[in-house]
Amino acid sequence: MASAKISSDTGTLGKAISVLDVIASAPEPLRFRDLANQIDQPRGTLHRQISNLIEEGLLQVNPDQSYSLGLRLLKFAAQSWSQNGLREIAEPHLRALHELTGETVHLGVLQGTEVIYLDKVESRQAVRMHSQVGNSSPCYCTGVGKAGLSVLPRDEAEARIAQINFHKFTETTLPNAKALLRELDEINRTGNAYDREEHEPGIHCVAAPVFTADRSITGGLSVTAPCYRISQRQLESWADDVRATAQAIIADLPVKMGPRA
Amino acid sequence: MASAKISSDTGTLGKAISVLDVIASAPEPLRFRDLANQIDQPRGTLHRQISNLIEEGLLQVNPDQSYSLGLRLLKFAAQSWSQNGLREIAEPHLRALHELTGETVHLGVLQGTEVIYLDKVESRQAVRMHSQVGNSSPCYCTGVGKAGLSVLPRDEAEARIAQINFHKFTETTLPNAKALLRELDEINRTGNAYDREEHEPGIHCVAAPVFTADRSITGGLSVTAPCYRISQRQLESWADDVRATAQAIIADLPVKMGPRA
DNA sequence: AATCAGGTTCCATTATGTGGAACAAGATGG
DNA sequence: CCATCTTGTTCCACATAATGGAACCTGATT
Repeated sequence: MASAKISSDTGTLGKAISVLDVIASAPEPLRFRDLANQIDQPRGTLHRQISNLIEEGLLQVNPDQSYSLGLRLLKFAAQSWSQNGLREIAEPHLRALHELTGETVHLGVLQGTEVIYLDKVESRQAVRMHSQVGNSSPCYCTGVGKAGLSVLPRDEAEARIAQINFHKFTETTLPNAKALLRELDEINRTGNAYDREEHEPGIHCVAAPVFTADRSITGGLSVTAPCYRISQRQLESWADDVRATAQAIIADLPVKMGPRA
Repeated sequence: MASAKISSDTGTLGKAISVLDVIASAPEPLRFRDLANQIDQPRGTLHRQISNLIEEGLLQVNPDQSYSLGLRLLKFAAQSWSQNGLREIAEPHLRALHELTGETVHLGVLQGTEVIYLDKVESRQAVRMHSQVGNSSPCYCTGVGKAGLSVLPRDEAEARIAQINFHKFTETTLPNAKALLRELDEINRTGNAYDREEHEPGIHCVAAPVFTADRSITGGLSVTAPCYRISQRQLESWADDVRATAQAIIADLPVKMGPRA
């Protein structure tokens, strides 16, 4: 992965954001030099971009001259989250589903080819809840992702799938567009999507699509569990409940659904 | 509040972000027209800025043509949060302080003239934890804010205070820079900051500063409680514990502290 | 002391964003 | 039912703002 894709037609803004993106996806703090390597821009230019981002509070310099995302992003995100109507409406339903199954329940939406998790309900209080909210995963190897894809118009789904770079996380990860499309058909028939250890070994889930009437928001919810505790059969037994919960959420959405309630 | 302050010297980026800011701080969804009113820009220009923001996933259009913050911000924020070293280091200490007092414990840092909350530990599990993280409050009427200000170099503190627009939230809200500076002196002497119902009636707190050696990060932690349950005297009895916790966190910070551990 | 890599500043050039005006599409109302 | 207003979108000549090369710091390293 040499250099970050620079969104071609959003000009200056796109370049700035792609700097953020590089920093966000780096596993460890990046210094100026590291950035310069990953982003194909002259040193001077990059330096100014960074300065601007810092001035705006979107980026922070650490004493050791490495960079991290700025706290202003946290502030924005808190607002984005609390204003999100889907999350708000879904919450009681997620709780109910968790009560029923005793396993972790996720709510996520498609953003391009990624799933972004909006909420999570799990038993073990020890695990910090917010740790997961806002995280993202590829759409082709998660239940929520495949559920979200399945309710897109076929051409839209294909367009997105064309952008996917299929990485084989596990033995069972779907290897290509063809396999994925086949599964989307299956999901459309049954109304349920499964992740059979396709993203992480030992973890599987059953999901169902959640979407607005106009498909401007598509995603899904899932019940996730470790294989050692919950069998495939047991998982399948929740399929109807998951679907019912998804339907209940959809029914609660205002006709003209917006991210704010 | 007619129009949003546009950061003058970050050019295009600044303008784009100020659009986000307007949307973020609006209590209800804004339509194109509302934005055009609040942002002093020609319609055409604004329209393109919005389009770019949408394309970058920083903004979303709702079916009813109102706008909300995009989910990509959530993703960025999740990373920003999980990479934040201060939060990570502070967490066990916050828990311990919560165990001791039984009341809500906050950790926040100064960002300009605002406090941004990084973490929160509270008893009532019913309240969603992440609801508060990332929220912000003015620095002049919160314990954490005043604590953070108190450890800034005097001239820096004064510079920031000069930017404050003192709004009288309650009877006891500090009315002006002079009063605030006087209190900062007091905090420097005692090592503890108080919010005596200065932000919300019926809520008070005791706080202590947390900061890096070079003061590049300053903030504080606080124990917050409703007045009806916890007396001023009781609050004061925790002052030493709060200070000790703050010291413990500072001691745990790497010498070259960066937001990442 | 000399060299080098990392980081920052400057400024002429040019690409990019700007904003006025024209256009489209609903509302409103006379 | 047509006229008019209000809201939202597109276009393009122009000016501003981003660009990137080069010069310049600074502190390691030899």
